[in-house]
Amino acid sequence: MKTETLQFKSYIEEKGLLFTPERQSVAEEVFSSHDHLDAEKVLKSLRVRGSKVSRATVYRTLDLLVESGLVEKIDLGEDRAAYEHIAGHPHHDHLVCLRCGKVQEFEEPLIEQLQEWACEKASFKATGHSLNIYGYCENCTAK
Amino acid sequence: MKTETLQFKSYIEEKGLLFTPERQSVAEEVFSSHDHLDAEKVLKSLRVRGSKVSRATVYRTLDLLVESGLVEKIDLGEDRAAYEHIAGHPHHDHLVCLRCGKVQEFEEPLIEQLQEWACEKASFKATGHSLNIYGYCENCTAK
DNA sequence: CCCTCATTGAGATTATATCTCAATCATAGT
DNA sequence: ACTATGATTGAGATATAATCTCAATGAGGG
Ligand SMILES: [Mn+2]
Ligand SMILES: [Mn+2]
Ligand SMILES: [Zn+2]
Ligand SMILES: [Zn+2]
Repeated sequence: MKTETLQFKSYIEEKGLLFTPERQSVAEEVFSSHDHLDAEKVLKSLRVRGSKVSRATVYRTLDLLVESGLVEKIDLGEDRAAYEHIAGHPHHDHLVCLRCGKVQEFEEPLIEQLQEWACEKASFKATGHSLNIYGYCENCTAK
Repeated sequence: MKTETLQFKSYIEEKGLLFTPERQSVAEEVFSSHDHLDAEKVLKSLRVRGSKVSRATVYRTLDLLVESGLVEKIDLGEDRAAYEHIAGHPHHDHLVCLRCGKVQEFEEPLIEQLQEWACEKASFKATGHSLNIYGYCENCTAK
């Protein structure tokens, strides 16, 4: 079993919950790629794989994964929420192409630093943030 | 008539559309405060004021206001979209309190600058962005 | 006055996400 | 092994924002 799946198993069991086959399936699906997944995509992939987890359980397990700190829920300004797992993936923000939908990632540590400043100035205690830049990717600009 | 309403009137008419009483009402409502309004709030305020604009028209007019460049649609990570008018309101980003819902505004020109850099590096042509910091406001941290 | 097309409103519809609840399952205690 | 307890699941109902449909109305040009 993958490291991350095992970590999730630990989290679940430490909480006194059960590490069920359904939860394992969803976790494995989420940990299987670095794509930005949404609940429906996860459900569909599981179905294709022959797993018969229900929609409700997918949503519930995604919540647990986020709670565990192994997965992040991100809002890309699209109609549905996206999820990405964190291991081997330092914090980053997103460039969202309004034409083809491509999502690129970028890191800008100084921006993070300045955000902390802004919070201090406002006596605001931050727990997270969302920075999306919308526009057109290189490919789409060419046209 | 307020300057901004007149600008909207011009935009509408230049597009060959009609500046109807309904559109005027919605515009006046949006321009009447610097709050972050959502469609339902606008609708409710109009109803209180005795105006009988339909929900569909509120949504449609908000779209037109955004198109005109006089109003910005913002996603604060809440369940509904917010709108704020731009005149006399330099660009800013938002601190969203997860407890009381308060939304504070902040400006950090250097962040804007760094965003442009990030886009250049990625050959990405930006048209807009959304930066929300989530956490707890001064008031709510105290508790 | 007529024609055309924009506009509107009521309600239907879509789509994401959450909720409900009965059936099932795991586990600990006896 | 039996039972009681509580966790888990799935199917479908529900909530909610936003969009869509379409018939009726209205404005403006010729
Ligand atoms: Mn990402
Ligand atoms: Mn604002
Ligand atoms: Zn693109
Ligand atoms: Zn607060």
